[in-house]
Amino acid sequence: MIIMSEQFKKLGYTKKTCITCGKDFWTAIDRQTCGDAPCDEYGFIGNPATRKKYDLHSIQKTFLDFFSENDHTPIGRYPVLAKRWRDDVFLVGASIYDFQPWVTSGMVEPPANPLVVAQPSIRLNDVDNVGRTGRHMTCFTMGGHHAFNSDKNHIYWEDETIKYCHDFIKHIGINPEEITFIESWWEGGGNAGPCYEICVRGVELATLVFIKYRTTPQGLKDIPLKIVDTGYGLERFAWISQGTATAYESAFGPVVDQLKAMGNVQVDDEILAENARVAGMMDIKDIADLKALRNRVAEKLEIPVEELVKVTKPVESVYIIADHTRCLAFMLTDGVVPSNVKDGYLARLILRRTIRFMKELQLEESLEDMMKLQLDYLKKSYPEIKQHQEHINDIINLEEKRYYKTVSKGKKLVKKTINYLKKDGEDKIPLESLIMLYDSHGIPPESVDEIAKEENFDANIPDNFYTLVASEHSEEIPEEKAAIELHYPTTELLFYDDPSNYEFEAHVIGTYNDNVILDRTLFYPEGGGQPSDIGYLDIRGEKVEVLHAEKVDDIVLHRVGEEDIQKVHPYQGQIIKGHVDPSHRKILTQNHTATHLIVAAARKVLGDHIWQAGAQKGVDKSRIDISHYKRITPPELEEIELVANKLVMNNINVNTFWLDRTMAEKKYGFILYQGGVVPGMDIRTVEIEGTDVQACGGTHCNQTGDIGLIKITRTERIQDGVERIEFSAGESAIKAVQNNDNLLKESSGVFKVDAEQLPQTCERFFTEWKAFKNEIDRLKNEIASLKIEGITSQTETVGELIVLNKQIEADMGELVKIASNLTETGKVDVVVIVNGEGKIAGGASSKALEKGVQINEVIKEAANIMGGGGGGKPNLAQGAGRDTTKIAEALDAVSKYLEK
RNA sequence: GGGCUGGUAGCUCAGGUGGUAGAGCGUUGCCUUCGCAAGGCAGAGGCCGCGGGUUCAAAUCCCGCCCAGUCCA
Repeated sequence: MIIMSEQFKKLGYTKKTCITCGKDFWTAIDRQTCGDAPCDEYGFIGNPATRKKYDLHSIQKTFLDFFSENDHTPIGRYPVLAKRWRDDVFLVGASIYDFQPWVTSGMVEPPANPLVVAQPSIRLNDVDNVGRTGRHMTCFTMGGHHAFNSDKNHIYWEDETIKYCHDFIKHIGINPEEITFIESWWEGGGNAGPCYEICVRGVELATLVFIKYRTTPQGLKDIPLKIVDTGYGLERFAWISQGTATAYESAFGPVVDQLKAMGNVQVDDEILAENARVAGMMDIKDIADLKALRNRVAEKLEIPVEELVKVTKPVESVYIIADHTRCLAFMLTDGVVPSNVKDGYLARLILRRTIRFMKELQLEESLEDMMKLQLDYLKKSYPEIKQHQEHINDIINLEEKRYYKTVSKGKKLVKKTINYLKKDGEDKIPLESLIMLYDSHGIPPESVDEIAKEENFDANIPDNFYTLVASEHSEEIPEEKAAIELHYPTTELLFYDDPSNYEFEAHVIGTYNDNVILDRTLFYPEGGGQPSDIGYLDIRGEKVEVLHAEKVDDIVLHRVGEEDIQKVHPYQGQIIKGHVDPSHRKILTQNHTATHLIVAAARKVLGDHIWQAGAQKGVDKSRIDISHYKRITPPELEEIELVANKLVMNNINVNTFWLDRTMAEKKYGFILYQGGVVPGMDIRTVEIEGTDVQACGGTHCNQTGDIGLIKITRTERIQDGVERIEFSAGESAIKAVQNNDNLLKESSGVFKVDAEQLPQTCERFFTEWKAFKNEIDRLKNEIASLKIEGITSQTETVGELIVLNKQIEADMGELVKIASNLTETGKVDVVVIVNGEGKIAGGASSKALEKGVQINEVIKEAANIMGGGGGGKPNLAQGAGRDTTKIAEALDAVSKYLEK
């Protein structure tokens, strides 16, 4: 399957088979093993493979310079937030992600060809291994030189790639005789192809992939664009050149040193080196593997595992903090907003892990202090990160506070839970509670265990806890949308040509259910958050209303009434007229352009992390969701509204034009994709001069002045990190203002005051109302005690108990107060009082209770007689019934009960 | 997008099964003291997040909304 390169022969390499793993590999010397761990042990720790020591910056520069000098065009790194240009992944995990799917599918030309890039990449699936294996990182720099080969344009393939790789490794000072090229096969992201893994002294430095197939359920299929996809782990190169105990020292340099000093961490390098060497031999997947790693290292060093853990734990925390802060620096700079969902959740996860390990080290410094070390180191190669320092600090300080709040709340909750359990005589926390604590409150079982120990309680955590949690979340079945297959030519869209045109002629070329299909249309089909146009078709003088238009593939369906579709059938192939409702279209157009202005205004007011997260335009109101890490304050909102309206008043030109995708990205950057990922080779670009540029397929005003008024009506927090702004534009904005005005008029009319005085009047009324309420309560008490005086003489004696069983005039509150007062003071033992409306209340003194009187039962029975119900506690109860004619009967029943 | 938890006095929170809304801290006044710290006594302070529903009766149960927290994709 792999066509072997001629290049190896030229370079003097021969093919061998590894005696340990059986893989084929190419080498320039006589050797038995393939050069990769575990067949070969790390051979560079304490014994660097190069004379020169490279750090993160110098290895990047060397890499980029080498390939630039060898005919590659260097391009800048892409944001780590991949959702900027694709909607299938959150984060960039390799340099090839930059070009997927548009370039790799052949739809769009690459920004350069061949090209070279040093791409910070984030992979979080091994996050537990970070800091512990000596080599795993959440964020690493993938150096990639890529060539995109088409039939028309062949750049280079296997021979050249191998030569470049060989020459680069030689260039940095590694003896080429140490290199092995292991033959392998690569699959991922729907593509596949042969590849070589490049190893030196037991460590894999790079992978050279030759993507030539697409993976399908039917097997591999050739693809038109053959891609050279290389990935050089630049941190690995730095490591092998420095020969440090772990990859972290070489990758994070001064950050690790400073953290060690801060945490007062001192470790014997030999232990770390041994740990890294053993880890290098293992494929570490989960916690169990990590435990195995520890055992093997301890065995080799001939020390107890406990002691090993004790000495390595602090330094592992140092590595984790160094790694995580770098990962965060990229995420936050590139616009990830920490949140409880999606990419924001990943950022929060990393951020909280960082704090947890800072606590482990007992550092007194803040997260901001940690971040400062990292930013100072990174700024040399990434000035944009340093520029965002203020923004980063703002976010992490906020997140740090949130975290501590959550932790302290969680702690209280765990203690409370344990108290309840102790009360119930339990001796361990049931799984159900553990899952509740984690799932609903984010308290990991490890923390529960810690707190439980303080409380002398057994946390009882099962080993497969997280699996059990996962099983609690029932699988959701994604709804398959029935695919509509239409065989018609692409509908020509006329609405882009002249936005002020509302009439057109077209051929009827078919129907589908209640939908008319035309060869061309002015009707804007629902899409990009803009609702469909409405209007009518004029079929030889007969009006057929168009209710809705939508796009299926590239065909526009015009939905008409069920009964109307019959009228269209006879006119297949004939020309008809179409009329788009002008006012409906106009208002949607105003709303759409206004949406762009609000995003632009929000960026100005809140900062450039603002990114559109969704939008829905409408007639009466529209809404726009933007990423922001805290609530928008009322003054900020006013400012956004003002800025947006100023942009309207400046009457800026709105230009729309089509641009080649790569050209557009080069010219404007990813900010183009504010409105979401846009498919296609050419991009319709909507530019509001000097203000905003977006890839957008919607209809827009020619000038911002055409929008008229923009009125923001409310904001809503739809998710942590996403704020929704609702607004109206044009005429509906006027209506919104008028509506507010009417509310004010109506409200102030109630109080008969001017609108200006409404706030203080409301305040006054509300305060007075509260005062009156208290006064009434006080008076009722007084009335109750007055009424008591009048009725204590009306008691009778039944057995040993003083009983009051009467109808009196008092409301429910008074009845209860009288009943409780009389029985609590012991003046009367049993009270049952009822008013003319059938409300009844009763009380029993402690003496009565001793005699077995349960007043709730008495009241219940009496209320039942009156056709109602009642109940309460044995000493105090209330009830009511609607049938007031039976009051006497009810009281009678009470007497009878008491006689017993 | 789906799930779960919570919203009660200025603050931190009780109020497991519907039945007169509570504690601690803070606050106000008085007592004790030359004064302060502290203590004692008394009091003020609640649309029990908002809107609907069930019920004789809802902080409590049901539905919708708002706000906050959290897990998963």
